[in-house]
Amino acid sequence: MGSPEGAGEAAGSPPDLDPERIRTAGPVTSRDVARLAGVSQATVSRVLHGSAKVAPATRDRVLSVVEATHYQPNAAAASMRTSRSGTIGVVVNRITNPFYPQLLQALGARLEPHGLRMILWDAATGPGERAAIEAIEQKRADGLVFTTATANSSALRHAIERQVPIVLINRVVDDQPCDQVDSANEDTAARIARYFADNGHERVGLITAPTRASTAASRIAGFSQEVANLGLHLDERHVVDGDFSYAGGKAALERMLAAGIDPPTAVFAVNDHSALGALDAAGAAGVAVPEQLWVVGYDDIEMASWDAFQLTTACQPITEMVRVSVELLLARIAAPDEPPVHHRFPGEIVVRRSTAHVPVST
Amino acid sequence: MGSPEGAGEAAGSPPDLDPERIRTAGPVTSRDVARLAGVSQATVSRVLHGSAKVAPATRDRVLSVVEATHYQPNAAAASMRTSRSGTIGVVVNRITNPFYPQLLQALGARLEPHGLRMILWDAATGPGERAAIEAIEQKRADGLVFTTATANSSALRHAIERQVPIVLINRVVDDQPCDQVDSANEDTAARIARYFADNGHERVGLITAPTRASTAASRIAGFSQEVANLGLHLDERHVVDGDFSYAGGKAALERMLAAGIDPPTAVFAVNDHSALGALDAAGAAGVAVPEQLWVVGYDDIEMASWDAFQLTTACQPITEMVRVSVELLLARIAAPDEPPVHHRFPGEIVVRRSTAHVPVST
DNA sequence: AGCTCCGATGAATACGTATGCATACACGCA
DNA sequence: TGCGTGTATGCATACGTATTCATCGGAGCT
Repeated sequence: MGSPEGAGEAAGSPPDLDPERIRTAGPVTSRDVARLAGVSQATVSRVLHGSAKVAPATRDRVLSVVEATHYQPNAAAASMRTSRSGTIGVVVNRITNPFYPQLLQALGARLEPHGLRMILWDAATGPGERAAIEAIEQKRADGLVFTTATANSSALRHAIERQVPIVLINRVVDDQPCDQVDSANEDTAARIARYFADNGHERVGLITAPTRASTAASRIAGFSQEVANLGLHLDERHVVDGDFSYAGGKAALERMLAAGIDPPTAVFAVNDHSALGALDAAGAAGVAVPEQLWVVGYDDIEMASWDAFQLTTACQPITEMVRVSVELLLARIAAPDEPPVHHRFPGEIVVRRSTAHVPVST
Repeated sequence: MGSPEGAGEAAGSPPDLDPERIRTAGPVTSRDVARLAGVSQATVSRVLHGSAKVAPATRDRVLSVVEATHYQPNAAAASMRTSRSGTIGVVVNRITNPFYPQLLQALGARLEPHGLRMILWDAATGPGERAAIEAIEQKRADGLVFTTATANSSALRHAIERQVPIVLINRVVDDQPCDQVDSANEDTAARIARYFADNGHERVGLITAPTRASTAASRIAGFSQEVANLGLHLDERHVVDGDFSYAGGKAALERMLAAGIDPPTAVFAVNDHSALGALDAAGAAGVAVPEQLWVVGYDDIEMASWDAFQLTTACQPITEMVRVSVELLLARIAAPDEPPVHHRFPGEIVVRRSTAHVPVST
């Protein structure tokens, strides 16, 4: 109170928190906070990071100034010093595929507790993968999550060689050491083939997608091989690309039905989005599901469970997969030299109306 | 060629681009590039920004070193110098609502040509709005896009006061000066009421959503008022919350049908997601659409046009809205003091099977 | 030829933070 | 009283870039 306002009033006196005085030109810096709290900038930093012992009184003084000034640390400066951005880059392939929003929701929820943000790129509408790797090189992001995406670009290869922290979700790269999380696409697709065979189907169909996406490749391979093993008939005219999309799946089934040969009695689509299109195509063509045609998808997106579809599908444990992915990524960022890990989750077949509620036999 | 390798070989001699020599400890900086090109760091910066005249020979020399070293500027350092992050923050409310992926896709496509990235928050699964404003204060983002979201928080109020560059898409804040882009929600909802009346409907229903979202509030208000004007009957038991979701819409229509009074012959849902739920509820209850019940939604999401639904709905010009939003945001970032702009687009009613293909009268 | 002027470039600096190093102080013990 | 020990804090610095100011050299003009 009555203390003379000579410079350097150090210890106990409460800092002057008159809001009028606080208004500094431009944004508040840690130096401003230091000045107002009568400490050094270093101490402010220490208080905010708990990195070293600070006397409780000093600590409280600093914190009250921080609060009064609404001080927020400049991320660029912090990033420059620590070479960490607190940001993760995420690349999806076509965000309008309903599978991705579910994934992103889970991912965001998992990153948030770690104080991490998410930069999003859609490889379908721009240079997703390249942009993401560029962001890493510019130190805009600390790590990347690539989801079912395009082919293995040379950019990705380079990035992996340079030990960029990358986790691939639902995307397998055999020849490169890289953390990967996926589900048993091949095995589950094979089980779907067996499910068809067990229930008396002989002519089956397959709605594919570009095999650049490893999920497509695995599901196609697993289904096709098991179909062959079991002696089911899969005419090549009943193998049609569905482009992972509703419109693609719809067109695919239309083509199958128009092939001029006996149509399949059971169709597997490599993802739900295209399976739903196939369901609608069947409806439009007067083909009754499941009486005349079984349809099975993959992903268990929200719409698969809607009354209008009730689509039998393969469900991946997205939440768990995301949890593990985030763990792997953080570990990779902390220790780039550790050997990469490949984590595979089981898939589960959810039986619904599109396959007549006949359960899957073991 | 034969020039003695005395230090300071300035002009014409090609820089030593032997990859072995280029390997610097740690990442390449603009200083490394400068050294290898025999110029100053300032010149490298000038070349990369075209900010000042540089001799063509120098320019080429620098660029070839940039290419050879794969130099990428450190974003944190650049950001510190320019106080620009090259990043826009985007807040959605529940990304699994299919409306948002469409919006995000358009937004990403619009930002990319400007060299801008997108940080994404979902207000439904975390502190979206608060986190976004914090990101601005930490200079992680240059501007924000808020979409149909939660109530007008005090955080938003503060941010607007502090002239944070924010554009609201589909969200109206009357009492605050802030750039806003929306469509004629109220008017279009009123037109839907008239559409019902014109086609002989007398008992109508309304599937609402929390009025914290201004879209819900506007659509409810527009529809309700016009219903009153036209003398249609809207029983309070036929006004049920659908929570913007499929499950909510489904439950809402179920409640209407179970209300014990004559059911409505036409229902308006404030968004497609809940309208689709209502369609499925009708199907499950044996109520024929459109013969016994008309259903109209809002947003024209992808699923509305699917065969299984063929939902009549109000379509907003998302692409245009996003285009204008990005323009406004960039202008706002460049000139924070200009008066805010409110841009309203017309909505269009797309007639499909759920209203018997009876066109909308003018 | 001498002067001016302009174009091209280098040197220096500031942005705001985190942290290693030095220091000052208090306390305990001999 | 003097010294050692440990704790709390300040000083100084580096991170990598964009930009201002100064400098240097050459060309053009009289």
